[in-house]
Parts: sequence; structure tokens; C-alpha cells
Amino acid sequence: MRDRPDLAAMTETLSRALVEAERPVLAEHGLTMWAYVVLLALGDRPLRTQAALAESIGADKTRIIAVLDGLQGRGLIDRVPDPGDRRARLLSLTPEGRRVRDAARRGIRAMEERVLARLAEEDREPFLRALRTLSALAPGFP
Amino acid sequence: MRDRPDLAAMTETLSRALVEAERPVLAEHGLTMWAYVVLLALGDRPLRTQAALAESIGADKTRIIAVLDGLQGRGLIDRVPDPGDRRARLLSLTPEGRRVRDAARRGIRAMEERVLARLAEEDREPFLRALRTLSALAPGFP
DNA sequence: TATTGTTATACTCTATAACTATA
DNA sequence: TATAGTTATAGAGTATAACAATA
Repeated sequence: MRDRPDLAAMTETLSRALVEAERPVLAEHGLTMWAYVVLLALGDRPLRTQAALAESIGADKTRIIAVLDGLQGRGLIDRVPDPGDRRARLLSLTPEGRRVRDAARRGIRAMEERVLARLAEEDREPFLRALRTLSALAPGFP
Repeated sequence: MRDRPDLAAMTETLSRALVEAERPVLAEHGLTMWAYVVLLALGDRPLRTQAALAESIGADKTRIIAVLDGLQGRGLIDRVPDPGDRRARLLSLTPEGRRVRDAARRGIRAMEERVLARLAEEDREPFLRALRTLSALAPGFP
């Protein structure tokens, strides 16, 4: 294996650039990064508590409150007390929330395709496969 | 291309895990992440000003001062006023600084090998090549 | 006056602690 | 008493502004 920068140095540089490239795409849909992450998480399956949502996206429960306020104010999510336990808030996407999420995701995928186009064609699949593998293992390295 | 998480989501997860995995390795050598980055940058070539160093590692010039204080205090770097322009500080690694840098880098490489071992053998080279390519392009993504 | 390095200050992000309401 | 959500507070990390030394 020939000389190269440290892995973390390369992934940090790449990651910051990708996040920066996502920002204007998300802004077209009025979304911040956290708002987008919340829409993605709720899209998979509605959740019964905000704490569960925070947990699932690796955020503190206090950090997503303003995000939920914004999304609810725009009508992108529903957030209603659980009739069975009125301490909890049932969270789910509205149809409009689903539409915005899908549009934002399409925009991001288009940006990503332009990035991946810079790779040699034969490296793309292995790169994505390896990235998937390592990011899935990531919480518990080595 | 089949469904997958967003690129940025995967690189962020991976990057944080790698940085976290580096931390204890660097700590064995008494280094923080920034101190290690400074040692690497100075190892390539001595620099004439702290501003140039900060620029080269993408940090604010005010942020590296405490780092340089620490490295100088441990005798890992030399930091002397330029006789030709005493406003500037000539920065370079001491032999001990070079030794610590090399030892830390070896430790990090060993950790990275354990991480890369989780990949299919045939994906490793393409992954590293793609990561190099994209991180080199990163500052100016489309 | 302009530049290098430094210190002081402010801002952003995040986490912790304290509070309200339900149970 | 315990839990979900919220608000208030405090702590990192970082950037900006002000300052001292040198040119």
C-alpha cells in the first residue's frame, strides 16, 4: 500500500465538502441539515417519542426541539400527544413533508452523481460498497 | 445504483469514528489531533510564518497558538524569530518532534489497517484510490 | 501605514441542569 | 417517584476584534 494521507484526514476533508455541497441544495427546500435528517428518520417509520427520534439520529433530545418546531410550523410533520400517554408526542411526516423530503433527496442525489462522476467508472461501485461497509461498522471501531 | 444512505451521512459517520479511533493512539504520544496535524504539516517542509502554517492546515491563526506553545514546551518544534524579519517565526520540527510524529503515524496506520481489514480485499485499493481522488478535489465541489 | 503574532471578546454548537406536565 | 418534553444555563470549539511589536 503506497504512501497516502491518513484515512481520517481524507474522510474529514471529503465529509466537510459534501456537507457544504448539501447546504445550498437543502436551502432550496427551506431545510437545514438537521431538519433534513429528521425528515429522513421519520420517513422510515413514525416514532412515538422525541427522545426515540433524537436517539435514532444521534442527537441530544434538547437539540431537535427547535427543529421540530420549525417543521411543524411549516406543516411538514405531525406532532400530537399520544392519547394513551399524553407525555409522549407521536411524530410522523405529513404528505407535504414526504414531498419535501423526496424533492430534497433527489437534489442531493443529483449533486452526489456529479461528485461520483469524478471517479474512474470502475472505482465507483467498490467505493460505495466500502463506504457503506465502514460507515455501518463505524460506531464500534476497530 | 441501488438505494443507499446519502454520501455525506456515510462519510460523516465514518469520519467521526476514525477521529475517535485516532484519539487514544495520539494520546499515547501525548498529542492532540491539532498537535498531530501541525507536526505533519511541519514535517513536510519548515514554514516561515504561523499564518502560513494555519493556512496550510485550514485553521485560524489564533487557534494554533496554544498548540504551538505546547509543542515548543515539549521540545517537539523550533519556533524562532526570523532574523531577517523579526515579526515572523521560523517553524520546524526538532529531531524529537520528527520521532514523535513518526511513532504516532505508525500507530495510526496500524489502527487503519485493522479498519481496512474489514473490507473485501478487492475493494481496498479502489476505495483508497477513490477517497484520495475525492478528498483532493474536495475544496471545490460542484 | 502594513504585517505578524498575541490576547480578549463574541459567537455557534452542543450538552447538562432545572422545570413543567403527565403518569 | 418516574418519565417526556421544554427551557435555562454552562461548556467546548471556533472566529472576530483589538492590541503590541516590528517593518
